[in-house]
Amino acid sequence: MPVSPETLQTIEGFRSGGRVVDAGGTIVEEHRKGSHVFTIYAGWAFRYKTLSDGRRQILSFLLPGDFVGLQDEFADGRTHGVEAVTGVALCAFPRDRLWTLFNAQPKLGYDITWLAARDEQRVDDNLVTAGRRNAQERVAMLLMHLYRRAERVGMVSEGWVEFPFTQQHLADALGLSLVHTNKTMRRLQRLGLYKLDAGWLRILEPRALEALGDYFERPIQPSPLI
Amino acid sequence: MPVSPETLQTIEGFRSGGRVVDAGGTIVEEHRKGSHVFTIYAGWAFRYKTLSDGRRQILSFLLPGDFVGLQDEFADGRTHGVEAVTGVALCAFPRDRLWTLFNAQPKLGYDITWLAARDEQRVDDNLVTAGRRNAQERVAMLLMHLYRRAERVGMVSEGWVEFPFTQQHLADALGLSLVHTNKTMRRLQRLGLYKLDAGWLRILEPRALEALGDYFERPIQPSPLI
DNA sequence: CGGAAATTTGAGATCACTCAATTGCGGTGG
DNA sequence: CCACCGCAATTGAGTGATCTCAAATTTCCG
Repeated sequence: MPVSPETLQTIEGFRSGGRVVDAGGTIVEEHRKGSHVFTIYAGWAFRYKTLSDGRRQILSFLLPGDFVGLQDEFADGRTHGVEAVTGVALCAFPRDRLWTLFNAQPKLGYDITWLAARDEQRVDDNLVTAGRRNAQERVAMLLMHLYRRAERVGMVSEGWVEFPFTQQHLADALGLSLVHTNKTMRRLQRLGLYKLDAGWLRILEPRALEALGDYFERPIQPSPLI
Repeated sequence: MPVSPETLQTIEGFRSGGRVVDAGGTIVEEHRKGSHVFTIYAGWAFRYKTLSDGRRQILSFLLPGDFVGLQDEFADGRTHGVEAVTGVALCAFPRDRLWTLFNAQPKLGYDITWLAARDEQRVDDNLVTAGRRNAQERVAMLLMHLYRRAERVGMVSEGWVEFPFTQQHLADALGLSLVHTNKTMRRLQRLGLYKLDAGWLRILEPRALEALGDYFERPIQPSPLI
């Protein structure tokens, strides 16, 4: 979305610096309220929580343009963690200036809220998945979801997307065991619904996968950028 | 939290009127983007989504002080529904004045964002539950969660809370079948962890339930009120 | 006192899980 | 160039948790 020079300047002033995190690295440590909020510039990351015995649940995936950290704004302890899947470039904002920003530039506050609401919608969808879909439906839904999101930020070329996820990532996102995730993925692959080759994904039957997962992406919305 | 008279006036001006919904009634219809956002004044409600074949997942429960509808702000179609469990009194705000409010009263915008972030945290927790906890843990966690929340808004007296939920509600929230929810609840009851009588709940062993569910509520935070 | 809705219980079927082993692949050192 | 290592992916087998179906039983309301 178009942005005025003045707004841009405010954003610039708010920003406290970029950061790069290696693949597999920690962006925000779990259970510790970070001092910053972030915007993702490049790469894949995810938010997650773990139970005390180590079971992990991925809450949502993050792509360029996504905003992280607002969820914790008033949480003390028991916050989520954020981890990089690929190398990730991000931009950090000091959390304690968030209110200042809302005050000085209501439009930006509104935009941030917008971005936060979008993430919540994704979590809502993921909750439906974990609570009510069976394994096949879960995998179908997640593949389409990730593909469409990558598509929107221009990461698809000739129908192929880079797909840097481990099956463990997918299992943790779906609420399934690693083994069962694998078996389910193989079945869908053998049915010719998608192809996965050397870390690149191609959806062969988008309609079938969407129908299987009962999951249809909404039309693209212009989204603000912070 | 304390509020200035001026702020109060702005809120009053924003408000477009109260509404009362009967137990079981629809507050927001699913798949239709509502024209209003709401604050709950009294009663229990819940947000939910359903798959096309009718499977339903409850996303979060709502109590007095909770704010609903922001999630849909920019969604078109495929939005959540909101339904009343008990009779519910609420206050409606026209959605299209939301931006005006952010602009005129950044503090209120900030507060709204705060409330939305709190709901997202709850959804995050519920996703962990649906994805990674077994039936016992889920029930234990949900009972404690609902009890604590009721406690915070002063709905507990002498250790008893009114508990208006049907086992179907709980099952839909937990991602379990009705039958299995029932069997699990009976087991925890027989273990003497809680008591349920004529629609009133009493937690007998809070520590045990918290430990079982690996779920410990955060200390109370002062929260804004819209 | 009905009648409908909610709860409870039993039984058998399934889906997903755990355990265990094998295969495939990319990188590393010889 | 090849043997070897470690991690991810794959597969098989058996178990177990949860589901579905079906039938009481109880509670709630009018």
